[in-house]
Amino acid sequence: MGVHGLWRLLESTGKPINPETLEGKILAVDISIWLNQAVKGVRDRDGNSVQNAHLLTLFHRICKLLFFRIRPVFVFDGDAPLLKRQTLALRRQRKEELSRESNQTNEKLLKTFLKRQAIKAALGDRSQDPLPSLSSVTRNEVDDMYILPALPPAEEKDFCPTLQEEFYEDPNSVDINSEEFASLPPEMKHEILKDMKEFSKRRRTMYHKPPQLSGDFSQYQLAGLLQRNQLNQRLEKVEKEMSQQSAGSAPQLYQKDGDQENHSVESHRLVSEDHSHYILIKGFTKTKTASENLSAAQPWSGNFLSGYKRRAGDRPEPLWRPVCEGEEDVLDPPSEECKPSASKPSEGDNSPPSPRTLRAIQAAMNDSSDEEKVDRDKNGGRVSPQTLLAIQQALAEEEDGAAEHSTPTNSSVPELQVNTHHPAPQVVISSSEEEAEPDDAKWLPLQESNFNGNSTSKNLRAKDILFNISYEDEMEEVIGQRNKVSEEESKEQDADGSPRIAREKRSPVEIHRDRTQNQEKPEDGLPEVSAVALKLDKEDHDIERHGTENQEEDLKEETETESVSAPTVNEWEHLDVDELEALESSLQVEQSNLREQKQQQERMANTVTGQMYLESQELLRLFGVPFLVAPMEAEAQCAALDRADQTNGTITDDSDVWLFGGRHVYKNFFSQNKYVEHYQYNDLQNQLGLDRTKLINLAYLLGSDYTEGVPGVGYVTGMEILNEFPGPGLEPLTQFSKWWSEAQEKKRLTANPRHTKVKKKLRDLKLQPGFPNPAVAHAYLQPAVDQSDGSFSWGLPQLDMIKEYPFCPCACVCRKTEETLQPVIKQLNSQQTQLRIDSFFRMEEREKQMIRSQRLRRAVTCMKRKEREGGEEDSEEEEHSPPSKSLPQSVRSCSSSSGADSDDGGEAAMVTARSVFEGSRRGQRGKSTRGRGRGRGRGKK
DNA sequence: TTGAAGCCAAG
DNA sequence: CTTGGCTTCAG
Repeated sequence: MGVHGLWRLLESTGKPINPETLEGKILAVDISIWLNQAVKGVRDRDGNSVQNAHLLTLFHRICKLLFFRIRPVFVFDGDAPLLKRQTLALRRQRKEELSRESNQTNEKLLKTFLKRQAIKAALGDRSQDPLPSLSSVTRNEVDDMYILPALPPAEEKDFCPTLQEEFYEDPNSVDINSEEFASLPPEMKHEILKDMKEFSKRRRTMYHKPPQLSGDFSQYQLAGLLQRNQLNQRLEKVEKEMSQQSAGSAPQLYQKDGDQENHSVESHRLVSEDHSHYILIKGFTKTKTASENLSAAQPWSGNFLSGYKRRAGDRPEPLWRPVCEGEEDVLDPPSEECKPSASKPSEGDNSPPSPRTLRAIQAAMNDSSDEEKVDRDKNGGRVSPQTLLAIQQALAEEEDGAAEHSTPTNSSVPELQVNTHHPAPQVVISSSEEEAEPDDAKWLPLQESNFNGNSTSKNLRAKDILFNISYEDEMEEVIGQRNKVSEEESKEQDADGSPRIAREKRSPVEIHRDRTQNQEKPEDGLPEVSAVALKLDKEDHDIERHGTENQEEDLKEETETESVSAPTVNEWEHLDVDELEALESSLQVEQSNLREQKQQQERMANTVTGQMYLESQELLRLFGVPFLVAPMEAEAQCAALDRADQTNGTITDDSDVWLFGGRHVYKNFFSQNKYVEHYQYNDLQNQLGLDRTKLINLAYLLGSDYTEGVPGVGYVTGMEILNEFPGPGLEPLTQFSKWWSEAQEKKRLTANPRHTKVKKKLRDLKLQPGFPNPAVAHAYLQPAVDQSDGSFSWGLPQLDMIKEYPFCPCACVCRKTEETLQPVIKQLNSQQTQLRIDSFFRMEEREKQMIRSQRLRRAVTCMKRKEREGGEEDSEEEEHSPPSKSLPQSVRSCSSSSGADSDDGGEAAMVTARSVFEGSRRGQRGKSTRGRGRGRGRGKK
């Protein structure tokens, strides 16, 4: 989110650039923000969330970056700092409170509305005049509220069934199955149902508090979903009733059917909602890892796991296969739409359902929605029909999904044919890597991870992920070992003593970084390419691009990774013992690091975002794009990389990057309607007089992720405050706070000549008790970042793999993928170092506007002046001081200590105009008057 | 059908 | 100028 309104303050320093000028630049890209947003935000035409939105977004963005031949480094967020979590929680709380308030007024409106309905119903004119809809009432302002309750309450009660009362007590408590309800006129029923639906959607939290645990929360959501769908069905029914009534036929009752329909549709939705997450499961894993976890198996997972175990040692075989002949007798007859795909896991069958199904089942079983409870009671503790249907549906759905994913090119398969006989996705387990061709990697739909919070599902989930992890792990291990070797080598070879070895302690990140060495190394070992290396390359797409591996690495793989077989022994015979020992010890370190890493990833994989992270990282690997996981804030990491000259800047729209010390920032890179803008820290300093501490101080005033701002203070006032209270570090704010407290005491502005206009305004603000909380500044100044040194490397995209990457199960996207990819490839292949500079992309000669606000201009000028006079450290002094020295007194009087109120000192504006002008005009130094004249006239486009 | 960002109008 | 409400956009 960044500092509120900061970009507006900085906008005058940004220069629109042609993205082609970014060619060859190493730019950090903060990815974390998109991931969440992509999932929530990206919807197709009908409002359904797009399947792999995050991957799709990432894909396009990578392509854009690579097209411009940028060398991107993706930065993932780590944990959010405490401070951030606090502020965000606070903000959320406030929002909730606010909406609660508005809900209360809504409640009132609803009440009156219902009364009105009741009266109408009681008066008997049902079909004649149309009843106002609730929405019209809500929009109809307060009047209705006071006019309507005209009837005496007692009378009202007489013909107002208790239902209404109940309803506005708790809209969910109305029993729509009761006779009472059934006896109401259809219009009434309709309205009530509509309102209930509305409630269930928007205001459920008022009556049924969402649970704290995330696992329970998803169940809560599920319950809501069930409820809403039921309401939907009832609504339809009532609508039918209404239309029939108006058509003259007698009202018909189809309670029962309604319920049936309702649930089948429901379960369908239930499943489709969470099938947006996929995890790459590669077959290449050790049996051991899997069986280790068998012990934790719970009842539900038993089938699954034993199935797994049984086949573990064998050739790849389907891990599970859905049964088509389900125990139909147990189930209520399914509705038409789910029948063909109906299937159910049967005990004793050695084809257990997939973990996803199991979790769906479990979720359904544990579902504690009201309807469910009722049903369960009725059935004497048995599984309710809708639960069974949900299970059925889940299985069917899964098959659909399986078919879709295993045959991504075949788009023409009619939906209903897909299932029963189509092979399900296969998780291939093999103990030797010969079988682990890349093709064995299949995508298995994985249920949203916190769908169900109980231990059983957790175990299952952990297992799923383990497949993934152990694959990754192995891959990382191999890579890591190679790195190790190359590190050792480079340590020996170049004696520049660069601290490469020092940065062992970290995540996948490291591995990517370290690979530079591999890449840059001359390919000396190329005549004796070992079979092993080749084989490894096959399965580890990442490594392929690094060309040939050398023998030591092969050796390493031999000794440490059992999975690697078929060594070509002769090739590493000449290694001496010392080297081996060195390697051995470093490998030990490496291993413990990897273990740590693995644990971290496991933790990561337990969340939705975690899965997205892993998937995104996989895609990045395929593109050969380096990435790193920041310990905390990605922005902080980007800034650190920039400062350490490991990157040339950061692509971000988050102004926080400045407070973390960023220097070069490219804004709007991914938005297509806007120019890419280049911002530099130096310009902020020179043109706006903003250094890092000032920027941080602004965060205190304007608000950011770390602190609520001061209400009523925007960027202009903020700058004025900073101007009023000069000083280093946090001093301006402490001064301000102190002054403010004192000013609150003094009731009257008793002849205080030192009070400027500005201060008068400031006095009316409201500061929080502990106002400048030092923790905020600390968080910005000392963020947890990965300081390690090293360089990044970029590989060639694995095009074939990328094309297979399931952004979307339908084939049309594959073609689209190709289309998107093609120009990128072209760019990458073209050897020319320069793109057509003077191409169609004509950058509009839009000089950056000057500072528009007069108040702001004044504050900036004064602030800069004070700084110049106060401390000598300003490097830009030479350039700018001559005009400032000649300034008349009026301009000097910017400080609080002067009585003069030079609101718009002409000369002051002159200086500002000049400097701003100069900044955007590439150092062109005009006479100040000229600058001013121009600046004045120029508005923003 | 979410949320963030940009635009506009009122205090 | 600040704020809030409203529209737009996101792949």
